[in-house]
Amino acid sequence: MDSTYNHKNHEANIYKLWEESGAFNPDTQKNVNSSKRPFTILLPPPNANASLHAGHAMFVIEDILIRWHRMMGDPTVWIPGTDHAGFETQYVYEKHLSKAGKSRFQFDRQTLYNDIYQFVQDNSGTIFNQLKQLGFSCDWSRATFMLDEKVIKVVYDTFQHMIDDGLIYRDNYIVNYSPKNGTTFSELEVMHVERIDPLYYINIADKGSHTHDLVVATVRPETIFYDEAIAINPNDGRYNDWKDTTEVIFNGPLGSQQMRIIWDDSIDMEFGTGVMKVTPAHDANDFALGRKHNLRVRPLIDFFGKIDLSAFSPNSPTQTERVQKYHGKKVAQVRKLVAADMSADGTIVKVDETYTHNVTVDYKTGGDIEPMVMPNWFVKMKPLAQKGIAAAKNKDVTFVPSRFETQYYQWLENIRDWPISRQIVWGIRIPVWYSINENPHLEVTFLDENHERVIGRVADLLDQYELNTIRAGLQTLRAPVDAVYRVSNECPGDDYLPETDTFDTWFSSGQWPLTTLGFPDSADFKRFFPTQVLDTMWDILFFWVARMIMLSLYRTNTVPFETVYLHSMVTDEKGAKMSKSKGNVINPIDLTEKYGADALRIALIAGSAPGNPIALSENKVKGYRNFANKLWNIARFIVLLSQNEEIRDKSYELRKKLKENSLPLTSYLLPLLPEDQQILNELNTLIETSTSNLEHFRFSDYAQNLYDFIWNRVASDYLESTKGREDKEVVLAVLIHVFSTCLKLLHPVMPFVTEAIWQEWSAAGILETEQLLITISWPNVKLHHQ
RNA sequence: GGGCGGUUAGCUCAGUUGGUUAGAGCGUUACAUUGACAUUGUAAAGGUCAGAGGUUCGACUCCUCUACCGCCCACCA
Repeated sequence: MDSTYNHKNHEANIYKLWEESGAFNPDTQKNVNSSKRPFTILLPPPNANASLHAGHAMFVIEDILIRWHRMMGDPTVWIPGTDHAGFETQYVYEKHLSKAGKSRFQFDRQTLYNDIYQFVQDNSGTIFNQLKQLGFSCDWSRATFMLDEKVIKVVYDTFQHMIDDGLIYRDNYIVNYSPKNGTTFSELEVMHVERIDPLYYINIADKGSHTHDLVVATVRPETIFYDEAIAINPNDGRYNDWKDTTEVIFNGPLGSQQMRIIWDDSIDMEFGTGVMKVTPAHDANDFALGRKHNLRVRPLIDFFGKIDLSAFSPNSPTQTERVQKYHGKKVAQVRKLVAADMSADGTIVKVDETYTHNVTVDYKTGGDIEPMVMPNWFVKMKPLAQKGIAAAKNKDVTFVPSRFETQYYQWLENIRDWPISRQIVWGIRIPVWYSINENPHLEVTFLDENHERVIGRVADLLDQYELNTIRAGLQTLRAPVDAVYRVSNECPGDDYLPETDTFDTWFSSGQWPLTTLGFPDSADFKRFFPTQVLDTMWDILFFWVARMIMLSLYRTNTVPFETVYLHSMVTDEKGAKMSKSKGNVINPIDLTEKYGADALRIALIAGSAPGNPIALSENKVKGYRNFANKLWNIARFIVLLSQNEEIRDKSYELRKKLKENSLPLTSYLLPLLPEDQQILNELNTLIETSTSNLEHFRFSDYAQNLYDFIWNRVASDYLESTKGREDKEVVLAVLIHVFSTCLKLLHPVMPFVTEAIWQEWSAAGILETEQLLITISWPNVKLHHQ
């Protein structure tokens, strides 16, 4: 045995030994007690083409639980998988495309999908190898990919059930649309950022005989073309004398336009002048106001973020000129043009250049969100949320730490319907088809035989193109909200075109427990569902955890897991969030290679509380590398002691008694000194506290107690105290008993070094078992009970 | 605007239902050490547990308020 533990000489070999022993699979797990209830965890699937970051390393929590339960003889399985990560992956791929000077618009839907599939294939595999480097004992034979057949089958089946139950609907509803990325986002996927923009005061109507002009304050003068109304709070005394007027004629940039006056007490009297312009097609509040007051919804901005005035019919040459000036230009540009024009003719009476407000951007690229009214697929969430709330109130599912339960309720109680359609290719296509004969208003974008993009109504295009050409080159299809559709996995007939939207990635990952385990009738599903623990970071509590709970309840009436453990966010040593731009990203694989996986694992656990950040520093990992070496040397000391055959043989009998008998041992069984008796008693306490800490998800205490006991009590105190003793066989017996128990208790968090020592001991003839430590029985407390 | 956390040693943080002298790692200082380990050992310094008030025999722990930091949700035409 070398005097220093070098993880590089052991980790890869040991991982191989574990895999070959069948320990990771409950069907081949050596110590399994089939009569016990299985213990199951599903690994939150990383993106298939991702590589490991510090957050993934926190899944060590799961490995600790898995290894502990496996040692207890439970049929134990930790099922890994990877996510297709819809938009995120497509975004990465598009960046890749644009580096090559290409764009997604040059490809038909199927080709683009195939290319991304290949891209993901080429870049996947890394993450699993990295998880193995950390020692994660997943059952790789059960790995699932989010686009596997079995996943799609379940997702389609759920969709069909939801249709049958009336939970799915299509609506022309205002959604968060990103012109930059060409897709819709749910409310969880957008953020609000503060920005300074000019606030324009536009005089809509002179006061005439009234007390006040009607002046609106807005940051969006460009939508004025299709503004339908101006709104005033009925309690606003300043405008009482306007109450008899139902509409005004505004002399706008495109000439005179009619605007209704509506009265609504949602209007903030404090803001601006208390008069607001209403744009039902491009603002969520205005849309709601419009529905309430029956206003027209006239879209003004197209899918590319450009002003679209093609529906406007000019009635004079001046107007035509004006329309041409604005039409087809980007929103930001038109805003400046309109503002300049209205300032020039005095319509804009004031500009506040320092107005600070929040604008909506998408979470990934920070691009502006344009609220748009477009047909989308929605899921009615109220009924699902009610089940989710009831399950938590009933403690069918509990949260660690419990404060997240409050957040969970808050979100579910205020839940909104879920727009599940995304206008991207990379994902599971919504299994819907439209007949071109039944739906004359279908619009398509496709590539013709010459790879030219064609946009238009199918009905009009059929004179010029074969339907097959359209189908083959199809990029996107837009069906009116009232289109007749058929739900089917396969194309239902010759005159059908497919829906081109895909499901929100969370719609499929929200069914992860069902899809991985093979709902509804596979053996694994019957055996392992519901699972026991779901461990993830708190940032996807709503995105993922809550939805898994709701969707599992919907399909099975059972929660998918009993405990939700929300682990720490890993930060840098100063407690700052890691980010590429700050340059403070710590790569867990680097640390693993330098100091060993065990050191990293325990560094992530010790001193962390669930839901709170954990600061990771190289020094901390280094400190625990020293601990691994300490373990190694305690083991080495014992090996050296046992090399005296006489001592070893004598100690053998004593050890048997130690193992077989309860404490306190009487002296006729074993001639123990008080310090022997004491360390043995303390060991029993340690077994109890370690087990209890794991039962209560107190991982930090679990790790630190062991660290403290082994380093201070075993090494510094007990071991030092024995150095002058003559009765070496007793010392050896006690040391082997105590330290081997410590190795078992420590194995879940530091699996490699403990297993490496186990092997060394086996070679040195100290152990009577051939069994690997990974499937050794978890220690029990043996005490005389008074 | 609504909600949730945090504030404990120089730094990063634990502290399970209120119970003797408040803990760890790193850092600092001094000393020691050629036989398990320098990836070591021994010892020391260092805290009015953010502030104020309250409940209690007893409060880092429970309650109220204040200050600062952070997060989540909603959202400002």
